[in-house]
Amino acid sequence: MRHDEQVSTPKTTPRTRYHHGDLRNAMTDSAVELARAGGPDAVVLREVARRVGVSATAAYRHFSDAEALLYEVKGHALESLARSIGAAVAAVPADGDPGDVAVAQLRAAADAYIEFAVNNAGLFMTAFCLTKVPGQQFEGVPFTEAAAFQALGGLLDRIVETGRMPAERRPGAEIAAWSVVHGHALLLVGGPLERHLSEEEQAYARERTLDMAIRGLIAAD
Amino acid sequence: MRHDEQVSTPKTTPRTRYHHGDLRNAMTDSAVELARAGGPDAVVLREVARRVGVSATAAYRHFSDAEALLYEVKGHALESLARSIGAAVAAVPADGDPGDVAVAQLRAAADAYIEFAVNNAGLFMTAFCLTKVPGQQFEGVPFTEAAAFQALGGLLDRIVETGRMPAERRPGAEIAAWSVVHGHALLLVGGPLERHLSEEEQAYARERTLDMAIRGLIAAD
DNA sequence: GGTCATTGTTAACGGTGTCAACATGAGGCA
DNA sequence: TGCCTCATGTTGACACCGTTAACAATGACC
Repeated sequence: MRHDEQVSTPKTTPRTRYHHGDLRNAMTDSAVELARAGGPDAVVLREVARRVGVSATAAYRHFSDAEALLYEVKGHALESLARSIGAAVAAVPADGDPGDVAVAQLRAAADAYIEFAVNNAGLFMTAFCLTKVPGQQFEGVPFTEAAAFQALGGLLDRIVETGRMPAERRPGAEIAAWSVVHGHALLLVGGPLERHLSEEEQAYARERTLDMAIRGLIAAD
Repeated sequence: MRHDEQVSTPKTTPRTRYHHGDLRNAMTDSAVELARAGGPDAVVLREVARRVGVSATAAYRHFSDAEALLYEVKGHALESLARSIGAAVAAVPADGDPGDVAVAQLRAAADAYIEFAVNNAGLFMTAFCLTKVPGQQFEGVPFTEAAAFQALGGLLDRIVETGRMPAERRPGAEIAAWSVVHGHALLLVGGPLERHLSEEEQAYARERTLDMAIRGLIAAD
């Protein structure tokens, strides 16, 4: 995601040299911080330039658009989410019945998804805000080919392999599983349930929701 | 939602009288149209004023804020969604096994939710965009007390009453069910799946997702 | 018929994204 | 070494946005 790592410059101190040396990365980093704190609407080009200590129009040497900058941030946010989920899955003990392990991994992934959204609301909302891709007309790579989506598919495959889920139920299961966690996350953060549930209610609701989802995937008809 | 219905004025023709006579409703209507076509970001105060044929600052006689106008539109969008769902539920034939009817009604509601989102993307996104409530600090009425949410609860209650769902599974079921449809809708409209699924794929994914949800609610463990 | 609150208006401010024109300086080539 | 060039910054300007303050028209009520 970063462009070229070799050159590095202190990010905060007002620079002395005319050329920044690493402006693109500096702006991206600063924009990510803004997004983390305030969501997609908070990443405003002029503010980013101000923070990096550069004129607003300098951004146009590195980003075609203000939206291109936001798109970059979006990528970072999605990466960050994927890392959190990956770590959670990896932390599941792999001993015991393979079916149990596979199901536990799926549940850990789902839990991590929602946890990330709650703990990093700004980044999460940025990860899923609408953005036109700079070059292309819409999303360049179909999202169904993204790494995170493929990983989810892998988890579901293992559940089928271990006999916990009928194979004929497999197609479309990624989207079904993703729908639940995505919807639950968005109800809690930036949605109608925001600030309406106590800590306990929130934990309870999440558990109930994931129970339903897992049961829906693996239970007999 | 409308303020007072008695006075009515042609909405599009450039008015002749100094006072509009029904400006608040006219602006709301115009804003709804903008939201329908372009989502929440498309409802911009100056454009609304322009369309109604009035100066931008006239809006401040009727709305405290640009956000207050958007909030009004949000209300309309939520009402519209609720009406669509209500109609779909009412259209389910009520004869046959009560359990079957109750489950069919829930499924119809879920389907209508997603259908509304797909067919009215702009309105749907506006219905769930973040807005500060004009007067209060955050959402005034807890959303869990909104009519639509209560109606969903009623559907789930009937499923329990007819013995299709264990009573101990009832608490939290609204949020679980809502999470699925909300997430699925948002993946399809304004989300990562937008424009990546064909008509058939979309219908298939929706069916699979709702299968999972219903099974998760009513299947035996 | 005069008074006055209501509901419009214009002018202006600060903020935003963006473009055009100009300035700087780092790197390659003589 | 010195120059040229081009990538990378800068300033200035424009249009658009939300919002406020000050002013004007209207219509309702005594």
